[in-house]
Amino acid sequence: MSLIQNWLQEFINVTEEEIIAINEITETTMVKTNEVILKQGDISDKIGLLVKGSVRTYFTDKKGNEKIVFFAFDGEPIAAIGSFFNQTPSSVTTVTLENSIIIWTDHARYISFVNKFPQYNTVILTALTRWFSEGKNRMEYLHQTSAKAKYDSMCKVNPKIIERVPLKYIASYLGITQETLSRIRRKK
Amino acid sequence: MSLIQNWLQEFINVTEEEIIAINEITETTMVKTNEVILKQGDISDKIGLLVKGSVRTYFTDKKGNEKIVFFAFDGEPIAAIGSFFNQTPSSVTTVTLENSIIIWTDHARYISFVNKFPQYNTVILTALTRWFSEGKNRMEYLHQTSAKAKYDSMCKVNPKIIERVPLKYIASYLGITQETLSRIRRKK
DNA sequence: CGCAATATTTGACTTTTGTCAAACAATAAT
DNA sequence: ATTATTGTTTGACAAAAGTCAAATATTGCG
Repeated sequence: MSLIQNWLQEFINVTEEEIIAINEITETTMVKTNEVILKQGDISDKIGLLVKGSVRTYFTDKKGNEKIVFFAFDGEPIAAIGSFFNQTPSSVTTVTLENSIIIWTDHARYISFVNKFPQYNTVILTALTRWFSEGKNRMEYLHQTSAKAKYDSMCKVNPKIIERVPLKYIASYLGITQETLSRIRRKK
Repeated sequence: MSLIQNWLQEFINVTEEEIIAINEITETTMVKTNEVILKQGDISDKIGLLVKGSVRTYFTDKKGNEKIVFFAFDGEPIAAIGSFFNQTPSSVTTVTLENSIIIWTDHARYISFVNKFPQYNTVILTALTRWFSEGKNRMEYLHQTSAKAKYDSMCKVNPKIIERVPLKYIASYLGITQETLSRIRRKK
């Protein structure tokens, strides 16, 4: 079973005809570490499934600092959702953290696919709402008052992050300084 | 033009037939201040449009503290999205902050409506992705390191909040203590 | 209106976190 | 392998924010 089929299977029973159509509208690419795959300010025309690897998504504030919004790992969707579905400029940039494999499609092909298979509207809606709801977990980290509590909460809810993401990005993600995070780690 | 039609009109040209169908699947209710409209743990069967008023949405952590996730005001959608679209228990509670008017529908009627008018799948998707993207602005508040910077950022991006939300909820929303927020305000 | 409940402010004090500068470690490039 | 670059740790210190307790305001209700 293809990776994308496997991913979709959780939401819908994918037919042979649909698989063929999906293969026609997607391509798989290998992306090296530190490559920009979606860019702040651009209208994001792509939506993808991160088969293997990891990415960080951030926005750049007025002072030019990267503020990490989230990470994504194997099996998670990759998209500047607001930008893709509204065809408006993206407010975030996504960059690979590791060498990654991504299955892509673009807006025009996505639209033609859901026109042909309208039941996939519901699949996308369900997948996105689930993904967003999980993003709410992030709130839990940030609602903790102390930096240590934020870090502990993150480790518990999303342990993948500490295994695969450099410290400085985690600090940005949690809204604390690298030095503070480094000191928290020392005390373990 | 009805309020819901007006809201939808931004995304799609609403026909007379659709308006009639929408009126059939929705009802308008008045809700008093401090009433729970969606509850953490329940499978949320309702989705609504807040015509007038305001609400706060929060989750309760292990210590029993309310952690505010967001506020909504006149014209904004009301839903525990993950819960409604996945029919899973909600992770958040929503309570009115003021006397409010809300137009509701439920999951069964929503499904039958989009089955009859499938073009509304796209409307919902677009509306939700836009709403979520705006929620990302929240990230900007929380990524500021100092409490003052968080408050200033919030005032700039969403000034409605300071006009209509009690201090203690704003403090929770920003992840700081009431006392700190009170002191920040004094210095203005 | 007046009381009770709720919300906000203030003060004194402690702890946490940020800042800046520098050392050290790890990684990638030539 | 050596160097350059990038990432992490450490220290000293200042600034910011939390905590606890109590005093005021404000709001809502009978």
